Amino acid sequence: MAAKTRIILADDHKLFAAGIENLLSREADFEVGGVYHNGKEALEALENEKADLIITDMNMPGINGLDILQHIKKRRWKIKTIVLSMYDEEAIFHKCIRQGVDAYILKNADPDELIFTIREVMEDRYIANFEQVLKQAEEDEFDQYDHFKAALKLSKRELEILKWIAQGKSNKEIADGLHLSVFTVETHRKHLHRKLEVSSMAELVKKALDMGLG
Amino acid sequence: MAAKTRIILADDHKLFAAGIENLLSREADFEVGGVYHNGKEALEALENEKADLIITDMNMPGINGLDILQHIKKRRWKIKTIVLSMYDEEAIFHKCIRQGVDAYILKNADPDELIFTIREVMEDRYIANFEQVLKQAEEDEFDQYDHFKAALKLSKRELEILKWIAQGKSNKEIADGLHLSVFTVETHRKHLHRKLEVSSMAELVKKALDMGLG
DNA sequence: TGAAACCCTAACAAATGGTAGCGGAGGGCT
DNA sequence: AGCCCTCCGCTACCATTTGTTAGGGTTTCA
Repeated sequence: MAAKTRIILADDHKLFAAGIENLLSREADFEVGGVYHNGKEALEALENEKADLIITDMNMPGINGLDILQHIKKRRWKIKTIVLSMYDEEAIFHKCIRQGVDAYILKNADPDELIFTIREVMEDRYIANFEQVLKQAEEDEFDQYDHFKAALKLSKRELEILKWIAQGKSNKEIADGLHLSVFTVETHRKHLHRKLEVSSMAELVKKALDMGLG
Repeated sequence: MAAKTRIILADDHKLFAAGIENLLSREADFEVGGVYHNGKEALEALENEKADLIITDMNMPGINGLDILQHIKKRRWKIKTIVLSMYDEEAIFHKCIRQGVDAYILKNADPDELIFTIREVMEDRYIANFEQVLKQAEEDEFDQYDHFKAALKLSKRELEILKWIAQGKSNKEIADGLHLSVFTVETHRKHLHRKLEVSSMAELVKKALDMGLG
């Protein structure tokens, strides 16, 4: 029987790291050699322990995933590398490719996909495929701004007034701040009431905060 | 033996979700009822399945964690809520508090902390980071979190009045609702202004929402 | 046509300054 | 124990000023 694949994990999100560790250690042919929560510790581990593969997060404080890739490339270590990233950005992906990453996986990938990819990488069969990643990204980013739907009904000026109201300003203060007449601010406020279906300042403030203003 | 805590997970990062699921299902008193990778599915699950707790990611495409909290609050469901967030930002934290979240945990928290918090929440012992934030506030010279301290300075009655104000009630409505004179409500409001160092209803409402009322 | 700015009024609500009685909690004195 | 005193929360009231709300308008510009 072949030796187990010895894996090092690096991710500053401890919960995430612990989760992945669990996931991997259920596989008979994998063995988690260590879990590290920052780039520095991970690099030290690479110096001292022997491992077949490092799975690293892209975004870590201090030394990040890209730094780790660079380090490994510079020393011509034979260790395989898989980068986990939250971001479906082509620029980041290409940077990793340039640093010789073996696979680039999004954090919203299927667990099975990670397991599968690890085995593929270990067998030298994996070619990082950006098109797949891109397609997934497009589907996911569809209409992310649900709570701005209400805001779309408001005009630019009304939105602006709403922001001031949410900051606790009076009509007079808003009028002075925006160089408007108090009457104008009153009118906008009236329209805000109508459009947002409220009838008091308190509700207006709550709506505004719900919409992410203030 | 007590029934298991039935937990629903919502996180678009499938890897992360699977990891947490693993983590939780190793605990004898937890039972993962479902794992969903977007807000829509999670909400559907909440409609159809009975669960004691939902652990949701803050950032999801479409319906996000905040939307889920809002939904639950609107329907007055008794289900407990824990938000997992990547961001250690006061604004996001407060938004969750306003929507009545039971706990707010960062993704780089220790796995043990999550487990511990779940049990605390289920026992009604956890108030979202309230004590931690308080402790921080004491250490903080600039009193960033003085609205939490402020709550402690308020009397029972004042807190009650503040809740009504945050719900958009007028002095008259509050007076009728609590069988008080309008004058009394005015006095309480006056004291609230003094204690919370504000001078308008809008600011009062914001403070109230920051404190988790409303 | 609709957004934006401006104007007006009447009614209402809130903000802010007072005053003041009642009752419970706590400290101190005899 | 008993009594006094004070503090404070809660209640209630009043007058004045300021702000908000909900109607009704007009003009300008794209």
